[in-house]
Amino acid sequence: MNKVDPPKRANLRDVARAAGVSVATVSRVMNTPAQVAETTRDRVQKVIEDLRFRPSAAARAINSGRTRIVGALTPTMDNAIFARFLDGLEGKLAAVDLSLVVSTTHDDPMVELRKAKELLNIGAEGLVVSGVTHSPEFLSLIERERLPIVAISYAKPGFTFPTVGYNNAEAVTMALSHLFDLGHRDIAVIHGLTLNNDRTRARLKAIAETALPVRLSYFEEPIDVEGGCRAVRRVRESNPECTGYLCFSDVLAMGALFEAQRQGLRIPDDVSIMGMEGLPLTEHLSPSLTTIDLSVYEMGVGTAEALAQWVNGRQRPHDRVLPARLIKRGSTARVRSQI
Amino acid sequence: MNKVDPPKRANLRDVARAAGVSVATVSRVMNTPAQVAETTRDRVQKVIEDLRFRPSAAARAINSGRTRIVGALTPTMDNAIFARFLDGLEGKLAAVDLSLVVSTTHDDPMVELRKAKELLNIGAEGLVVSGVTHSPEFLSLIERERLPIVAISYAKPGFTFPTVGYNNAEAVTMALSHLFDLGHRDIAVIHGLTLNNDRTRARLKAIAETALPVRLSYFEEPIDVEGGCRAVRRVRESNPECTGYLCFSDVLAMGALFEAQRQGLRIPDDVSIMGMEGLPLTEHLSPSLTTIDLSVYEMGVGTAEALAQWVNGRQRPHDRVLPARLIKRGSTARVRSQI
DNA sequence: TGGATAACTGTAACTAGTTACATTCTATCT
DNA sequence: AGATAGAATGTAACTAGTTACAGTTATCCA
Repeated sequence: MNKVDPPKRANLRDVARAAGVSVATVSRVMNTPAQVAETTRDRVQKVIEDLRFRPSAAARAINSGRTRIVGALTPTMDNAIFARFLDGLEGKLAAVDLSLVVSTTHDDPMVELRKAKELLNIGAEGLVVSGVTHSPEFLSLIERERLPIVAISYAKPGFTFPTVGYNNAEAVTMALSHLFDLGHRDIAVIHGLTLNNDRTRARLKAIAETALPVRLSYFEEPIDVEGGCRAVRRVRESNPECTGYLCFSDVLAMGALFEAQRQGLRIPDDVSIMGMEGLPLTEHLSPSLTTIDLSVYEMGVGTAEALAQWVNGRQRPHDRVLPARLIKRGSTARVRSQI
Repeated sequence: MNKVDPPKRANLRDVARAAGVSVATVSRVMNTPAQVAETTRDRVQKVIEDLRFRPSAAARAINSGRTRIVGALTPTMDNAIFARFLDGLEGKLAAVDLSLVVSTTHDDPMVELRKAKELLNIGAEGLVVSGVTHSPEFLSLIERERLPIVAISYAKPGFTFPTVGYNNAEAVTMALSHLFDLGHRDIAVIHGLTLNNDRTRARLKAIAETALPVRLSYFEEPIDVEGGCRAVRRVRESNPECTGYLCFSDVLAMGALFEAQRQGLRIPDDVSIMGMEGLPLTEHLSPSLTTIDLSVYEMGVGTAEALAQWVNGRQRPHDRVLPARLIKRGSTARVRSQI
């Protein structure tokens, strides 16, 4: 009785046996075909096809020491900004033959640590992380593994690991100045959660340290459209005289815009609203949204280049500071009635 | 002269030698610690820490035959719908100890084929793909590798591989009926590119086969806000009497809404606009967007469950049909002046 | 035709783990 | 005390590739 053998994948030895050659020859056919005589090569090739031979990724990795996998740890993917970043990252990584494993942390350092370990366990050769603040265990893990790693969204030349990002302080200062120049003196700052988010904290610090004579109030909300809506309701309640809404994210700004309009406010006649990030979408809102373009897609591409240089080229990349550009559009205007 | 040796990672043999035990014992300390005497275990554990030993993912994979990696081939990531899907997918996969490699195809079957091969080369144990239409080479690749694979966004029970998705025909029919019930008889269908996109084609087919007495016109645009804007301009030019705008995507609908408002149209008084997908964002627009909820996040979770069952449990999952639900909101209303 | 060289192919030792089986050691029971 | 069971550990053979080195042919030139 011949039992139905479980269809086992052919390996190098199987191919070698079937083709009547040694394993070395089969290996050469796959990697350096020029070194094999044409007749032999054809014969082996045929067996490879007949047996549906596909070399084991693991066995290759064990020899080369390379998996060609890198991991990205982001707070979430369900957010236009990270989605766009990851799109740029993946596109460029694929071009240099690296695969991208994504892993979300929800801004929890312990989750970040756990998921980083898992990425190492599957053989990630490099990592991308958000920001420069991480748990001590995470930092020591990276250090003792000497793992190529790039931090994003936070320009900090000279930091423990290379950074690819924008100057958060400069970006918000640019935004604040814009509103100030338009005559706004009472500004609501609408920002995401500060817990475990050093980008937001860096921005808040820069705002707090401004020398401009403005009255500032702060509203913290989760970064989603609903958060922006809620923030506006809170502003209207606590400080109705406020004329400028400075949002640290385009998503928050969209919510703010919608809610403000629902409340009967005319934008930009009654209040000015600013976003940050420069999502393509913001251009099409009515009114179009004034924002600070942080070239997020380019950050993805730049991060891929930097990481690839380190992982593929064994050479630690330099920091990259991305420009922050003010895009003046319809949602901001000069204050009408300056009392 | 002792040269500065390149810091080489410690392996099992190194640990065994340093701890004065055999490799088997070290292996046991890592995998079945209960089988090792406490004193030995502690000693080995200490050496493991001292030498910063971390087992090689590749070597483990070669033995277990498992990489715990699965791949997702999506057209893009820079799109709210796929971002949301991937977020759900990653979250659930992580919970069952699978890592997610993302790879974008830009709706090109040849890119899909190439990237699928690369995913197999890095050892992916399963795949997620969009839709049920793929190149013959892709299909034969999947078949001969007997690769666990789940197709999304397209419910098709009994298809070559399991599907996790919604009934596209039902979804658009639901949308069309809603507009019809409100009295709309001249409807513009605004949809994404049909090239290599069977979801869109399936929806168009269902629309074309409707028995409802309505006048339909079609406008194809890339799925982004700008596309929605452009579509509305085209509709206004070619068919200004049109009262209902049926968009196959919330993103297109958003563009349509913004552009229509810019053109001075009152929504829903002058025209009704419908989206599809049910992005959270659509609730906050002014007016809020009537849409067909396709539970995209749930599709991500469901896909993860199905794929995990196949990859981890060696058991082909059943098809899952996700509900399509009409969410009536402010952007659709009864036709005012029915001539 | 002999010798040098080049082209091709094979053997076996690597890569870094897991694990079946054998062996050693210890504890309990008669 | 001797038998026996059970725990702890070791040996060596696996997993599936790559590659250094050796060996075998074939070609070319004198």
